Amino acid sequence: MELFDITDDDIKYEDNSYLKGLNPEQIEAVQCLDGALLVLAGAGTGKTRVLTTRLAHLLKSNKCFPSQILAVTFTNKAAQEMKERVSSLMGGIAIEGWWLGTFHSLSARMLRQHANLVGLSSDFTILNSDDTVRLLKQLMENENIDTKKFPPKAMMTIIERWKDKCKTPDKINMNDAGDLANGKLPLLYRQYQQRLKEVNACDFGSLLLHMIEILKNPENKHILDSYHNRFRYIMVDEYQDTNVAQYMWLRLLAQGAGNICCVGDDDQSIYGWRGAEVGNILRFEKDFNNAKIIRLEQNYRSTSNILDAADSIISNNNGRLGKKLWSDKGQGEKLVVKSLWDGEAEARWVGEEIENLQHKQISLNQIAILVRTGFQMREFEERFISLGLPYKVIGGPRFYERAEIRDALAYLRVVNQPHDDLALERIINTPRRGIGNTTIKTLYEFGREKGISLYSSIIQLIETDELRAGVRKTLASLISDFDRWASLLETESHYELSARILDESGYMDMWKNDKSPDAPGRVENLNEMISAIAEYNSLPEFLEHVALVLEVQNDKQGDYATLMTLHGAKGLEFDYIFLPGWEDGLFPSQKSMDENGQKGLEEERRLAYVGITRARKKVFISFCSNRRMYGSWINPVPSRFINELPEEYIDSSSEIDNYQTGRSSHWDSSGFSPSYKNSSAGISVTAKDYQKKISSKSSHPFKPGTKIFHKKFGYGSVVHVEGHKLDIKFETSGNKRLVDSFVTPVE
DNA sequence: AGGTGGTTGATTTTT
DNA sequence: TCAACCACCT
Repeated sequence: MELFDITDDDIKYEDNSYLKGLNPEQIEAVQCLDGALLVLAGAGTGKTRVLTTRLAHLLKSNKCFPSQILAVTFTNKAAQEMKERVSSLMGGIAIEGWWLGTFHSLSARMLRQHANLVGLSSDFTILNSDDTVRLLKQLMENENIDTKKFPPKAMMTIIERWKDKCKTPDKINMNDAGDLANGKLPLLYRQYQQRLKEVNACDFGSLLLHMIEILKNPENKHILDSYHNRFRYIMVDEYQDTNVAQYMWLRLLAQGAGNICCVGDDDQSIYGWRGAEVGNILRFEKDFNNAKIIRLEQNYRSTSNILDAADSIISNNNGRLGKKLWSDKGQGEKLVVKSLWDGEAEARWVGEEIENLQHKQISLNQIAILVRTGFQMREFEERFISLGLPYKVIGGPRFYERAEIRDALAYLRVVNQPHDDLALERIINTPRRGIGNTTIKTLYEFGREKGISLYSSIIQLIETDELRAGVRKTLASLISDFDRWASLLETESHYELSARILDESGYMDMWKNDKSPDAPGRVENLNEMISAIAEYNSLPEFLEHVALVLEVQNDKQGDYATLMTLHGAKGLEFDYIFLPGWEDGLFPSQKSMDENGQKGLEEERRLAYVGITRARKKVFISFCSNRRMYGSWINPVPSRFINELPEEYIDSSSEIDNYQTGRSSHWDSSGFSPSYKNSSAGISVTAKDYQKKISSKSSHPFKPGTKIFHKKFGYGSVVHVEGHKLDIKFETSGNKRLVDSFVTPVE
């Protein structure tokens, strides 16, 4: 046994210059190659650096071939980044043959080789949530379940959570589902799994579950052995985000050589709601024999005020592995905690503070606003637009999730694999061809009876009089189109063919002729997709990547403040961080607490911890006494997390009066003390000042009725003028109040 | 087949 | 409040 045989390795080779600049704990983590190791890496402690250096070290010390390394990440972006950083550490040489990727892509790669063992063929399609929900909906309708009372999407989420927990249909108890879907959810789950096999498809959860099933089966011991032989060293990033299925998957593979290194931070586990189990990281020592834990506690990002403030919040959580970050960057600035009247005032305040920072020559790229929920973004966007403050929103709908892209992909999927029923069903009547529900139902019934695909059913039924002549003709021509496109796969380049398909199918024309305002954007997206296809070697290769690697970079060049959710900010850092909306019910979120009790609250608290530790230099926290939620006004209480911040880390010049009054215990009860209300008066003075400031500018050409254009909202006309503020009715974006300087008059 | 009005219900998001 | 979805109407 050569466990923890560090010093020997150390001497074996000379070129360890890549270790320079690492601290002792980091070096220990890099050099501890054998056995089970958990690197507990706090925020900003150089986690990625350790991980990549460790990989380089592994390769340079000739412990194994690249092909014997399994490196797992959560996102494709992280995998890509790791690939680049390791190869640059290795002197710019690309590492060939190692198994680097997400749990899902790695598992898919394995499963393609053993698909027959779970009743699939190796060219199975990978479904995204869109497809799975539609599939489930069909099954629910079959069972006469009210899809209004039980939305298929919500039902699918429950099934996904089961899958995260490694619960296959046979492990579901009737009472696991309560009376959901009339108590039929377990049955639906079973049917759903069955349907997946019938259509030769796999959802994300199944990619892992099928592999687990294969590896666990004693009959397949040779397969497990071969993986054990192959993977001598396993590394896992973001271990705190693994779910039970991922854990099982890892366990099975790690039982071989036993060299597994997991990196993570229990305090940054914020994805419990989608199945992540903090327990995995908390149990690490028990799960893996002779496991070693190394803590990285020196933080290279933030000042000590920021770290200590974050620490005093997170230490209210139970069940932590425990660690205390420190920094040699000095105390730095204190945190600002600001009380404001409402969301509008909050956005105004943040805008002003950002402008102050700009005056100090601070780049907007170093500023981020992190919100708890998406709806908070609107007020900031509106404010930034009227200030003319450049910003970008991170997150939001992903490129490959857009309807037009999903449709286009469905066409390509059918060409690639005609028996992809779900894809064919998606576009069989898009654009409209007069093929309605009745026809599709007939086709499906026929197909199910004969045990054949939708495509085959069409081919057979158009030879009969089962369908009306018009429909028959349409279907026949559609089939001949698909056949023709498939045959062109041999002779035409795959991206030319893709363009041709969208063209000849009439799909592209459908959007070109559509006069809704978002149609041109969709055409643009489709063209963008076609150019993306050109970057892959073949159509199947492209489709595989699209199923698993759903990234499209949104790197706006230039100077922008960043607006995103707290979840989106994990792993990022900025000099200045704004954390608005710290109000009980919003943050921590009421729903989280209601649904998951103490566990939910602790996850929210970790979110607060993540938020604060994003900052290098300064944190601005704010809360409002009035917030509009779902149309009505509520009077929230300041977040309990604010009470968890010791005063010594807080800038006392920030709203001292109401703030300190507020900190007394009656903040915890509903309503506000009189002194607290006074604070809002103070704020509205600021607001008035601001209005005065802008209305002292020179006069402008706007009056009610003036037709105008705005960069973001498009065309509209002025309804009302109040100084330099204009109320404008936009043709497509509704009514907005804007400052005149961002609006141009048009004829 | 396409538009409209009325109802509903509303975190966080990756693969 | 407001957007999304569906049922119903033309």
